[in-house]
Amino acid sequence: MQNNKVTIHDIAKSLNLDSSTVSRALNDSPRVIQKTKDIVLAKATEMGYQRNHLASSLRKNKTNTLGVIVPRISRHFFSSVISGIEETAYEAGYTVIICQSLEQFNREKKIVNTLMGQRVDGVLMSISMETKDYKHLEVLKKQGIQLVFFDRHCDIPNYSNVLIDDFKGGFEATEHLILKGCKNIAHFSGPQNLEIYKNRFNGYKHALSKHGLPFIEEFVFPSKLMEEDGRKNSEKLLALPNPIDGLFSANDVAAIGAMKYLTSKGVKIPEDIAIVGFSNEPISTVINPALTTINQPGIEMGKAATELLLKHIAKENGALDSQTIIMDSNLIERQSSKK
Amino acid sequence: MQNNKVTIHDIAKSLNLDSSTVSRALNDSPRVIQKTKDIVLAKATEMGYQRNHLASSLRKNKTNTLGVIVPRISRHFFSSVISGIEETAYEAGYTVIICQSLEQFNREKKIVNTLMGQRVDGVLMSISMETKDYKHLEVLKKQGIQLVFFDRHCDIPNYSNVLIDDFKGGFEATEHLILKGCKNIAHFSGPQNLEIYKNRFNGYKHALSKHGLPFIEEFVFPSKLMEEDGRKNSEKLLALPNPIDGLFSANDVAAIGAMKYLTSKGVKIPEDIAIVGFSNEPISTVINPALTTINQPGIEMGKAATELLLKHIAKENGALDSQTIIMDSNLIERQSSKK
DNA sequence: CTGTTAGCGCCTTCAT
DNA sequence: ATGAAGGCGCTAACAG
Repeated sequence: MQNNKVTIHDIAKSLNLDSSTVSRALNDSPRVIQKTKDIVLAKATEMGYQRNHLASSLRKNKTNTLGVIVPRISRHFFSSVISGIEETAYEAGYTVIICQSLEQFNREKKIVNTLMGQRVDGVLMSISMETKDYKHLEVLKKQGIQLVFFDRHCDIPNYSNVLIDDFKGGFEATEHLILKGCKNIAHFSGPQNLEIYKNRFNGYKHALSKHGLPFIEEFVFPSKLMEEDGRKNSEKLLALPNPIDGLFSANDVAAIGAMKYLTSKGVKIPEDIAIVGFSNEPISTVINPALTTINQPGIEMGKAATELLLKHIAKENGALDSQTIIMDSNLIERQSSKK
Repeated sequence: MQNNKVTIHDIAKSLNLDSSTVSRALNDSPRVIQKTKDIVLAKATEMGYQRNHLASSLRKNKTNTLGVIVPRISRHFFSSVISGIEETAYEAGYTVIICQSLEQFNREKKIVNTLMGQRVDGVLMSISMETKDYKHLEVLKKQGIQLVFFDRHCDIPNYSNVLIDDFKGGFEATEHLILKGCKNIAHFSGPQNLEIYKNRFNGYKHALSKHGLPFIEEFVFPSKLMEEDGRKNSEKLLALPNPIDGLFSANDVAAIGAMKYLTSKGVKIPEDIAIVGFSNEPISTVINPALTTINQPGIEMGKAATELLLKHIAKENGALDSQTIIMDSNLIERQSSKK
């Protein structure tokens, strides 16, 4: 293996130029005549030159690299967001490093350190469920690395957030069920230390009260984003004295577990129990059109968050104020209930 | 924003040491006494030092970074593979840069260039469907960057591959249907320029012949990994003179389209038509237990491919022979057909 | 055991 | 319009 490392010096030598001229030519600087640029470019291609980003970044103190931290890449919502991030970043000449926290605080801390070591220019993150301490994030800011949160709200001051309107989503999900004629609507909630699940829950309560339905504590089942929760909760749900006719699940995984269990018990969806779930996995809805979903615009969120981050990076010294962008979710009903 | 860039020189100065000693201490070199190491480490932490990987990589001519190229990150199979890659890479002290080709040859070329610019130590890739020309990959080798293919076979000589035994999978899928009593088994095939789909198709044919069933050309429907294909093919399938009672789909997306269409036409699955599909999306099988799947071990594949790549990197000059690792898929039946 | 020196490849003043 | 020189932060010879 012959390490074919062509440098600007090699090009310079073979053209009887100085490396600085070559550098300028390759960077399309106005301080080099067009003819020279052409010659340099041709030679560079001929020799198979590849700019060494390490050296360039080191010198410029700018890597044109963004770090992305998500809980799990395999969750469809997050991979959609990443697609959006990548696209916007790519267009702006940035490379993206993707990391998974696996919802573990310790991994998150380590990742932040790694990204700092890599000297990323900015970080986009969806904070892990375990994270309650934010010291590791303050270090980032100290190092001058911009940080934007997406999907999961983080209320440390002076950071930008790009979020989905979960209250509205929860409200619309519940109202949809009410308008379909449901009277006893259960709720599978998510971890209440996360804003998004709190907000969905509040949307649920608000819809009930707006339509004059009572809020019944027993209709609320906590869930930890596991299918198992969906099954167990459904079991309890069927055992309730009042028969449930509607269900709003704040997370799709529990909704899937619920559908599986309920169907196996002969419950017809949506005839007997109509279900609306926040959805990250479009596949689930493709396969089972009976599940109405609150759809989350992952790609758009990724783009919005990246644009915002890039603005922060550009104004690094101009101190761009932190801001919060709220994106709309939308309810998708594929198969209408007969109610 | 105060750029808190602490360097080894800063540490050295504040301790009246030389930067090289600090460097050695931070790298836990045996050439520094333990006491000095302790002092340096303490000071580094105190000052909030973060090693600059750019400088280190530039100097060592090694980035400890791997590039990964997949067609789409949102396909569950690929995100599983990536999880496996990340885990193994992480343990070995490597960072991973993930890129999506979106099945586009031009994007793939660009990505390869970007990764070369980033001076990754190695690349793991699943080649795009469009790619038929491999010049961009030969450049990698010329630069001394190791390359390992996974999932999608690439038959340029001297590269390692980590693959799934698609012939076996296709065979087992078809044999499963035969043993269930199916006599007229259709096949939704994938793009035949990709080895994996050719092999699945061959497995299908081999199972038929082994069990004395005729191979019927009309039972084979080409598909391009789109749901739409699954629907259209199903329509044609129902119009066949011989009634089909089994279907082996080489890709899950078409299988999903098929299930959707067939169910909407009142066809019972698996009673009327039993279906087995190669599956990348576990969710689909969770929701619809009627679909028997050939499951692909994504995480394991990612780990295996990464281990192999790291071996190649370690022996860069020792010239490790290229090799092919074949991983087993496994058939998962969740709901038994009544046949 | 620690210090000195040099240079990885690039960019950027400053000079010509 | 180009050249010369220095340095980004780190490591690896080679001293001592």
